[in-house]
Amino acid sequence: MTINNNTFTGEHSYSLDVKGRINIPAKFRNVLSDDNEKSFVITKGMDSCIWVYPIIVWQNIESELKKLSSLSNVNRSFVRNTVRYASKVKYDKQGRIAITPNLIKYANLTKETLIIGMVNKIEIWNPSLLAKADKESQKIDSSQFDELADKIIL
Amino acid sequence: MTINNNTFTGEHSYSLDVKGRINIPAKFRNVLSDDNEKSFVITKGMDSCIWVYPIIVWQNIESELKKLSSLSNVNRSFVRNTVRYASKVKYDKQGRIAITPNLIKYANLTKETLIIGMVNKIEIWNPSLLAKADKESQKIDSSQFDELADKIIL
DNA sequence: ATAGATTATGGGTAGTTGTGGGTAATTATC
DNA sequence: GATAATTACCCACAACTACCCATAATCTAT
Repeated sequence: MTINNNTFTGEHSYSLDVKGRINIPAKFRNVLSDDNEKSFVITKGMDSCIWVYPIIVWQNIESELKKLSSLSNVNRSFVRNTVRYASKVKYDKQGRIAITPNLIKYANLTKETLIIGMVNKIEIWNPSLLAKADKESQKIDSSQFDELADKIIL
Repeated sequence: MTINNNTFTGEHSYSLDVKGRINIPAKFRNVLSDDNEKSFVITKGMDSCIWVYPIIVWQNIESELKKLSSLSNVNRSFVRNTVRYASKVKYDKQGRIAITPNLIKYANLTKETLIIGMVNKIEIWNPSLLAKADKESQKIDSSQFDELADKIIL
């Protein structure tokens, strides 16, 4: 469709309604490639937020996970931690997805939310928690950023 | 609908009734391919939980096992602990399967249970035992997880 | 600037799902 | 072979979900 398929950028503020639904920004829906069939996978993020993956991206993860043998204790824990909170969601005619109650609780979502493009995935935040996480990141030793800057040409 | 055949994710809380029946989440039933004829194989998990495989997935496991030499110690114990307790179950009109008493006892199931998708199979847990297993997994040397994470880009 | 299209948000309704319980058929026990 | 115990199948209903429509706000193009 466009040059940057399944690539998300920018910050958008949206509201979670009483039924636990939230709008996926039109900008994001428009760059989602057709083979995703209007579907995402939502799961726990590493910070107190929700991660939203296009389904074809997630499928790659799943097929790799399928190769791990359950005879290994480490593998079992890894698979469990990774997929336990993941669920497939399809957006409705109005472009909204339903967030599961356990994820709403985990990310501490109330009505106001921030939706952020993170290149290959999307994050959904409680605005005040994001502000807090922002502050924390200021503390990160700038040398760690320098390390990344070596790998990625900005 | 057809995207993720026989692939299970997410955590769902369900109740085991007095007759020893438990509901298979609709999400899971809906992705189960037709050739399974609404049937699963339930057996002992390697942790204190019950493993639930789609029939056709289980058939692959069986045929793989046949190829394996019993000279291997790991193979023998896997066959002994896992295959030995396996039984085929079909879900009823309401989507429930009957859990055999020995498996209920093994997994320490009471009324409240957690059903979690493990990609190619399903696990049924006593919630408190799962919490315990969670804690244990925190102790796993994070470098072992890092190694896996290197192979699977999340 | 204005009209038309798109987008964000609220809410109603019909169908689905989870759970309990009943009854007939099957199996086990003496 | 009669009776008890277990299992398989059926119905009922409350809670939830998916789908639809409505409307207000925003954006786009002329």
